[in-house]
Amino acid sequence: MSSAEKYRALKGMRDVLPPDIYVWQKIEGIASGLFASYGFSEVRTPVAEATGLFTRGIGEGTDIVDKEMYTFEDKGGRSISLRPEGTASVVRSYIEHQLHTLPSPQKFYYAGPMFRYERPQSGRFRQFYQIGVEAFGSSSPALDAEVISMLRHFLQRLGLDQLVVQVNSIGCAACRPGYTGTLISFLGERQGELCPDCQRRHAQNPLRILDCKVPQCIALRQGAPKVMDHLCADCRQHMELLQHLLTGLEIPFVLNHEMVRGLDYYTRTVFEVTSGDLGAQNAVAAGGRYDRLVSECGGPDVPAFGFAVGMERITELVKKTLPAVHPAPSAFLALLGAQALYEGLRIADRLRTAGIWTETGDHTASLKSQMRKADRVAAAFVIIIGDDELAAGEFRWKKLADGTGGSAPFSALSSFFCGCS
RNA sequence: GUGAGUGUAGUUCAAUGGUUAGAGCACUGGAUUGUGGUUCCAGUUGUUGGGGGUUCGAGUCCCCUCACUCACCCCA
Repeated sequence: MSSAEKYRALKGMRDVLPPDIYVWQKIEGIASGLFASYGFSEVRTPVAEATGLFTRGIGEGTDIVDKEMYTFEDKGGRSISLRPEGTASVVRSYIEHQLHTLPSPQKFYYAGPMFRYERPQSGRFRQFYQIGVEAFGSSSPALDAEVISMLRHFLQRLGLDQLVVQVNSIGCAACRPGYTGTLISFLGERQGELCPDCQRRHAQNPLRILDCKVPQCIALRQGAPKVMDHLCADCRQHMELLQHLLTGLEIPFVLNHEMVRGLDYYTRTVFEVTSGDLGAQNAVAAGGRYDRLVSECGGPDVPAFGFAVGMERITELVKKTLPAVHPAPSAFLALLGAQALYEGLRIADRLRTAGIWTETGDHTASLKSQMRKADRVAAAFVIIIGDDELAAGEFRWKKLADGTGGSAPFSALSSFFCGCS
């Protein structure tokens, strides 16, 4: 707590240690297994990219690129940024490696740290982890439905099956301008009464007015036209079929006409999964369709769909539902004396080779303190090795859970642990 | 960037402005020879986040600063 000399993790960045790390590993294991069954392959992209990739992809005028990026100049004078999200990097990679020449759709997932310079709070960090998926090359709502279904199964496997998906469509290049026009004319003269942020949005990105939480803005948009009612025929069809498919897949969802998402690249489908058990930062997973991002980043005209889940937020929820795991050694070798140390290390070596988690005690310490240590690390069995045992060719053992014990020849040690580990 | 709350031992917390800042847990050792947990005994750790001020006297009151937490904002 004291001295300013001590190093600590940077603000908003933290260590993931046991026992939490076991929760992380479990989540990642479930993700990779499940995603594989949907045909998604892992990709690993660099954590840093040219700044322009993010400003162009995510969009200037968004908070993320305007004030939250870790941007610096490298020694060659290039502007570099730590990725604030994963999609732009995967899109860059897709274009750079001409993956559109492979059969569509191409489906990828990634897991890793993202960086945003924000004020930390519950569920929000400057370095945070996302597991994300991106699928390229299909504009069919079937893709939207399958990917959302995959997310749903992922959450279910983690015991988070009561979470509801919120869905909306924000239209496309053909119909969105028309809608924002009617939204603006609906507000009309009263736009001056909007909050300062919305005054700015009014000009830059009128859609964002829809999810402003300032009371006067909520009041002003009462009865405002809904995006969903102003979609072009294609977008409307897309949305209708998506809802039909989601229903068929038995995915509980609600339409949220005011959800628009904070990134510029979305088209048509946007969705979000939130939790009531988290605090203010309650979005657990979110994503949508981005049919123009690939071409806007210099690639071919390829539609895509994706989402990201926030690891820190997921782990918080998972920790509430699943019991904590405390991995413990199967064998603890209590060693008494120098000869026991010599033989004990050879024995530990054999057990470990057989895949049995084995710990060894301090051969100079008393048996009592070694027993105590074995208990503290919750070892299943203590194997006692001292001069007596070596002379007799038999080890003594004790099962800590019930205090039972006995002895057995050293030659039977490995088989002793079969089925116990 | 804005606002609020909190900073005392490794940790959780005590200490009407008044001696040398305490306790539980944890940790280490021991309780007649080589058997854990329960119990008993002993031991270790603090510039009370840092700096300044008020006062005869500050962990306690005031100011500044730093850190953490939560919220706004934004988002996963």
